[in-house]
Amino acid sequence: MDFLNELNAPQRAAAEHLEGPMMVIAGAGSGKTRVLTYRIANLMRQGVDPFSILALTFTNKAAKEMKERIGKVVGSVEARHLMMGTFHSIFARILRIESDRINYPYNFTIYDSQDSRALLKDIIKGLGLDDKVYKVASVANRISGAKNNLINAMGYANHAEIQGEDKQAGKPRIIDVFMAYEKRCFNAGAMDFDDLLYKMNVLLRDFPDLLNKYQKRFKFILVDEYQDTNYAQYLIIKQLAAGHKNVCVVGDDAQSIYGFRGASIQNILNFKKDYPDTKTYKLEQNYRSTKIIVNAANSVIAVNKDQIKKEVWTENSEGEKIRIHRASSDNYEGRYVADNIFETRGISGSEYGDFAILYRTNAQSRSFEESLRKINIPYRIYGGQSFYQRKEIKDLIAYFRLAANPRDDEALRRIINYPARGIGNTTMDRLFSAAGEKDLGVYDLMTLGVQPESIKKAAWAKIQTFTEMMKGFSSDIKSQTAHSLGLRIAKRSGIVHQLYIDKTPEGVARYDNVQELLNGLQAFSEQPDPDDENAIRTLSDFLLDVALLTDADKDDDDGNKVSLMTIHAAKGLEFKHVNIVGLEENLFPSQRSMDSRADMEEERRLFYVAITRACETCTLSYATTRFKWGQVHNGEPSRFLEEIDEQFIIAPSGNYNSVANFTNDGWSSRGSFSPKVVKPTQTHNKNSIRSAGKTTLKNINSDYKPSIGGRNLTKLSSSSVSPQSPSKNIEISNLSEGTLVKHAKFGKGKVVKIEGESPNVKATIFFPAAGSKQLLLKFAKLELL
DNA sequence: GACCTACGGATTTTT
DNA sequence: TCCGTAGGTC
Repeated sequence: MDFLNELNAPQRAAAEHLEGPMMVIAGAGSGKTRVLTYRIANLMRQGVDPFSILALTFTNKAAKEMKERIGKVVGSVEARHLMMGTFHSIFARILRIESDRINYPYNFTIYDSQDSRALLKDIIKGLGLDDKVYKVASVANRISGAKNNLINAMGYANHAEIQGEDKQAGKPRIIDVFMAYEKRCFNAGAMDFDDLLYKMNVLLRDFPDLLNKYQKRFKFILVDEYQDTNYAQYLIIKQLAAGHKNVCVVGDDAQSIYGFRGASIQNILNFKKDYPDTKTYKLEQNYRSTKIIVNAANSVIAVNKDQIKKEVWTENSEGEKIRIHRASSDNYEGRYVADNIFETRGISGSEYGDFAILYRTNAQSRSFEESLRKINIPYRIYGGQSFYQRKEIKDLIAYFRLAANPRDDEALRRIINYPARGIGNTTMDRLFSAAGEKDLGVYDLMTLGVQPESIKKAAWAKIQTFTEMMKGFSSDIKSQTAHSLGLRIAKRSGIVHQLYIDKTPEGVARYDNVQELLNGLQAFSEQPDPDDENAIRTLSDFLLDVALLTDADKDDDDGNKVSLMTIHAAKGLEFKHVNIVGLEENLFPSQRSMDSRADMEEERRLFYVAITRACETCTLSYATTRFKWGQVHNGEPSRFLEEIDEQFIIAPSGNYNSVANFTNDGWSSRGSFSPKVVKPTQTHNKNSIRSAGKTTLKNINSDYKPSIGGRNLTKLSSSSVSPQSPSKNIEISNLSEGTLVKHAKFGKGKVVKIEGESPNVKATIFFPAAGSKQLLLKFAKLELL
């Protein structure tokens, strides 16, 4: 059977496109991944060598899934040769191969944002700048923004406009920080995320033979999520495609949500200028969501001025209206959402894995975690502190990094005294400045064996012991597999022991995490190398991947759990039931977006992305009071709620304000927002617990049982359906189409359809107050009227 | 150098 | 609230 038959006409036209530039403007849920997948499969079927196809995706996981799908169509052996991954991971690979051109070591280190911030902090301090003026985050953004526009430190210094801006902002010395940062990274043999794109551009710009080499190699280039590419990424594509112009970009301007990272819709809008003979394909039929969801999302995005006109539509069923819930606090919002998930699962027969809770900021996850835990709903949080960001994991990885790249000073700083070996801050400062004076890397100084005057004899002896240990690791980096050397490092360094003796719950968790990392290493070592099937997979191979992995890339373990994540992280995903939470002014839309129309429009696109993740139901909620920095703040419902066409919203009067007023506690949704502090709460910070001694901490943890007790279960089952407490069943024979019934929660309704066999008879019932529901009769709380 | 305590600042969003 | 850190004591 021809796989292309599975596509609709525009999808198929796009997938069958062979040579020349093309652009696919793909509405949400319109099957763009499918088109990309089948186009690649089709190219291969036409005889294109997979080795010459470059496909850039947004996450590694997306790449992996696409590869698997292509493998199913054309054979997995062939598919393996496709060059597919994120911009960062693909170009990190290439940079490694070509590292000598730019005087970087083969095993260069990749600094993640934590690493680069730590380095910046150190530099700011070293330059004697006021860290309240030169805040790490803002300096980091400034530098990152420059690099994404291909401006290095030198360019930054000579850029009149930039210099003017910095002076205006009272931070004229950012350039000094940038200079030092660039130098320190280079000396450490390290690149940050932005460097991976910047240096790739340098390779293509300064080395015509390399440009030629990669232009010849990548005869077909495909870019997913093109609306989220920045200038550095744009230029790489442009250079690589300059010869053959076989470039295919897929994107949706309505879903551009990474402006803060330098992404520009202009890349989409300008594509036709760069490639005048571009063929454009528009995918407008949505296969994912109900009519209500598609149309509600359309009504929201229509408010934006900047956009490419398109008409997203669907043949799917009408579906349920969007519910809006007002909660009196963030905690009640959590409860509501957890209850809602519990009930919807009971009613619709969906699984926990079909649900998602989407929020604007990671900090919002707390109340949902608590509520879900209380009623024993399994969940998984994506983002926030990812596995690879945890301290114990980063510590061990720092050992790996130093073993692979001895010039990596940041790694050295992290582990020289962890586990504690008596090399304190004073010694460390002296060591770093001695190295600086002699213009040596710190590790070079250590291996020289010449004791600097400033360092005491006892301290120097400890340093020597550490150095000898690291030498032992480094010398085996090429000859041993990632797993065997990794295991040895974990043991010899003392990390495993250190964590093993810590029997607090946190300590046990950390021990388990290290164990998991080692298991991951084993799995990694056993996979074949993508570039050379006979090579062993070393620690430095592992490191190349690890800095670029995100939570989204982690394999789903046991699956069936409610997903909690930011809307950004939900990009590209879909769920049957979506809860979008925290719809309050200054939270979503974020406070920082209030000043400019462009930022506000990006927030609105973010809301659009959130709604369009939903297949069947979409539920919105907000809280009128919210804890922020230990204090209660009042909030006002988000403007986005008003922007949804009211015909798609459930509310007795067709307007969410009525919902708000329903609970009449004197609160009015139109009331003005007062940022005033309602109640200054007594601070009881973690330090006071910590300082009360370890026993306290221990007791708190051992006494805590995630039991059902925290939440009054009887109360729950009285208001919801649950298999444990079925309501008095009504006789099925009493029901027929048109029967009037009353539901405990949804109120009066009328039976529309009855289907299925006993005991699994399902009834579709229309409730004027809650929309149409499918209920499993054995669980439903129904009364005959 | 290790451990303790008190204080102030932080929340966008991510490769 | 939570986290990192400056500054103190042993």
